[in-house]
Amino acid sequence: MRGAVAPAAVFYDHVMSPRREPVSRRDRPAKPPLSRAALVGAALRIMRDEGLERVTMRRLAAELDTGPAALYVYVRNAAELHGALLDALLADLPLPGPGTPSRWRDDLVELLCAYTSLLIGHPSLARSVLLLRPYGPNFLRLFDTLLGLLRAGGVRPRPAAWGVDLLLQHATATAAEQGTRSADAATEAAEEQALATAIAEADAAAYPQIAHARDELLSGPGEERLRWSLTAMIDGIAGSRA
Amino acid sequence: MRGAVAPAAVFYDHVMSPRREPVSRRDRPAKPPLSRAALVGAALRIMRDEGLERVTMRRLAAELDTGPAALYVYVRNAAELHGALLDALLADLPLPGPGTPSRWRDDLVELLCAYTSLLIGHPSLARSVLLLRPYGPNFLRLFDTLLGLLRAGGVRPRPAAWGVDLLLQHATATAAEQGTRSADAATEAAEEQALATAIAEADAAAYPQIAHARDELLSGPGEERLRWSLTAMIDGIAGSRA
DNA sequence: ACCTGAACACCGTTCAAGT
DNA sequence: ACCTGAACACCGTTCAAGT
Repeated sequence: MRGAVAPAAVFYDHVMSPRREPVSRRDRPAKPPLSRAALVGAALRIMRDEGLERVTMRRLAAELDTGPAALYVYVRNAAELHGALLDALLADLPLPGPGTPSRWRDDLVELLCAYTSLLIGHPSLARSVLLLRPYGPNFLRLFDTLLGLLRAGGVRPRPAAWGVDLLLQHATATAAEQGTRSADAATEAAEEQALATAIAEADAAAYPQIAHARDELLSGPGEERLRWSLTAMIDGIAGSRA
Repeated sequence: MRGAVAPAAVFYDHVMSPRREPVSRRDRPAKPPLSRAALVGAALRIMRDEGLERVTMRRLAAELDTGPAALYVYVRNAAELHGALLDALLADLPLPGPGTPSRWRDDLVELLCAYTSLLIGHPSLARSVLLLRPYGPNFLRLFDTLLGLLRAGGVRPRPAAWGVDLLLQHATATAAEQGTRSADAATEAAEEQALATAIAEADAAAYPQIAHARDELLSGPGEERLRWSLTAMIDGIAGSRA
């Protein structure tokens, strides 16, 4: 299953990359040649080590020993680079094998959970992806697989297409919420607390429903909540008369 | 119903505002005194005229005839200002009256559509709110109302609480997708096209499910799709055994 | 308690000029 | 065709010093 994805990634790389032979001049410290793959690779390293917020065009250029302007040969803008990072990450997402059709529901939840955990490791990327329309080959493969699972569940094309969008949006948003929103952990905690405090102290007369559900409102996300959300959505999608 | 919200907004303003009497010195051009309300008001004007991307701390300070540092007396940071802008906007959201309990489903969809249209007028704010945990009084009132509608539908506190989060998240994301992501309309169109092209040209052998559902994948969002999504989610939430 | 001036530490993107 | 140098046009936030 994994094997099928790699060639697509290679193809994708060629889409934007200008052809360039790796000239081997052995009398130089051999600054490696620029390429879309080299860009994405370096960006991936910086993201893993320091988070996406440090992956700026300037920083990336410095890492590759060139000027920021040179990067625009390989990516249209910073957002496109983020899309490429997502796709690189998705190469590691294990897709379900053929499987029995009756397991479509569980397969769907598992795959979406796996996608979410992958992104939870990079919350700032998830936040960026939330504002993007990814279209890389690995993303398309994920999309295709999700569509197939809904189809296996007897869902017609329209609700399946709209449903996959819905499910991926929620999975991405869940990852985006996790982890440090701000660079500063203290600021982060304060922001998280603001809502908690507002809920905890909400006047029962002014906000009766909040008062009634107070305990559940503060029950954190976690995997249980994600699974619940995905299941509820899948039920709604599968039951759709559209 | 509207009347109940205004006092809360006033209260909210006082939470962070230092007390300050409006000194009336008539021998000066009368630079109006700073206050949280003045900040939010000016930010609202800039947002309406030029979009949220122009509402920077520096620009806002210039508008108020002061330095950027002065703003930090009234807001913790730029994100908190965005939260305040959302809450100011939500003051105009018409909430449903008591109504008959049997209408809870339609009321829910209507209210969420109204919330979405409000935000569609300010897509960049929606994008910012997506990364926020709003907690202003008008947002809490909306949350409270949504909780009440689910409760009227017989949904227990836990799925209701989790469900409202889900519904609001999708409504916000829908608004965030609308309109210009980039300042430049041409860049925007190109980005939108990238996914469309990828789907339209996706190899049927590599992506069979995408090929099968191709027409539906490109069917734009629009209100029909939003209503479908909301309905599907509500069905799933209401049917939850959690 | 608040405001000012000024700095710190950065951004994405473009463009003429070179090779 | 690509890379370089340099600029354009900005950011959020902090902090010492004033009032």
